[in-house]
Amino acid sequence: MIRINQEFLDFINKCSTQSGFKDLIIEQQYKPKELIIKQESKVLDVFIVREGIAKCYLTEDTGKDFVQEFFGEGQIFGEVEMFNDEFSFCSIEALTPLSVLKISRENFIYLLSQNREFNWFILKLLASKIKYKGIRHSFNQSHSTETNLQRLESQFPGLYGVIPKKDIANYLGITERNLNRAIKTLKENS
Amino acid sequence: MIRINQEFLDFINKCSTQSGFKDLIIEQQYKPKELIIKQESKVLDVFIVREGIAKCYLTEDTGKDFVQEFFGEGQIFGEVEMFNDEFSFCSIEALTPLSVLKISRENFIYLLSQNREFNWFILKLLASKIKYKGIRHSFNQSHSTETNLQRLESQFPGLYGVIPKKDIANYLGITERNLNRAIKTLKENS
DNA sequence: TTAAAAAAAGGACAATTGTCCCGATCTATG
DNA sequence: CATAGATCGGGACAATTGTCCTTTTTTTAA
Repeated sequence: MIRINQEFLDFINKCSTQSGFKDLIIEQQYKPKELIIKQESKVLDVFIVREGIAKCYLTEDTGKDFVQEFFGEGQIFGEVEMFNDEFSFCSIEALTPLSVLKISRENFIYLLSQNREFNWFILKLLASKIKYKGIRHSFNQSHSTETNLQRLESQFPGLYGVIPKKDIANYLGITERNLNRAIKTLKENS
Repeated sequence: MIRINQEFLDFINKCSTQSGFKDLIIEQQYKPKELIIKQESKVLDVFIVREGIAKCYLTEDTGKDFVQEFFGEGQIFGEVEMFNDEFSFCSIEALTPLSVLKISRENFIYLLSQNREFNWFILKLLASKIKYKGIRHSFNQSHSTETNLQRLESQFPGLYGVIPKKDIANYLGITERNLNRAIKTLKENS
């Protein structure tokens, strides 16, 4: 649910001390609830989470939000928009105080073509996002709300208290009411 | 719903005539319902659809299938497994008579590192899969079955007749019964 | 050509989930 | 502090979706 990518973060941290690389990376801070990328807007940079949690979500014409993912340490966002078109198909918002490393589009593409290790990291993490989404949606479609919730709780025991109920519900694609029902039922059967 | 990638197919076709490249690509044919990749099995090659439609789906422990995507011309599959681990998280099956171009893992990785254009194509199409999945699941969670079906029908007017009802239902994450209900309601309101 | 199997359509009922509420509790700021 | 605005929890009912089953049509294979 909140994935991390320590290996990639270590790599980026290491790079950000090397001459010729460190100038390409800018550190930045966000406060909780601050919007980092706005849906439908131009994305000019790629972001890597250094510390904290960010929420990636899409607002539909119905007014409903759907949470794509929560990004933890070492997770990248904004990269999808670098390849196809520059307009974001979702919004990114800080859930906790957030520290990110920012790389401009230009420098990102430069690194992809010049740094073989960086290129490989990006390929791997794109593939990993595809797999993650595939498995999660398949599971969620094939199981009951309660089972889906149990899976979340086991993936991230500290769930409540960090992520608001509304966001958990929007991640599961259900209403808050239904989420509460499931929580109650699980409590009773334990 | 059935996406194609003509640009990539053209590129691969062009490459498959060039010396030093054509030896890396093997053509192969499958009959309808033939299994090309089996869930949980090792994936040794990457496949590119040359002609026909393939179904990508995941079977859950509940016995339910969930269809991830239908692959049309120029779509690649098996590539996700090349980066993370070699075991497939889903099955691939021919829906129609299928012609594919096959590249071994070894050659795929060789091409990624040696051919800049190939590398860029792969980056683009991985990003595109992420975006596609994101948008589709967000839409499906936020709209009614009928609206979801309408969206499918507009994306692919020849839907029925090519794709079995069961697969359409599994793609939408609903039962056949519910799909039939939605089809009937849409017919009545038109 | 014909029997068997698969796919399609839908009735009846049960279960799940959503909608619309209303209080309670928490929390940020003047 | 005090108070407005979130967040939380759940009752009651409506709507949607799933389950199970039967019938018809179409495909497949002997």
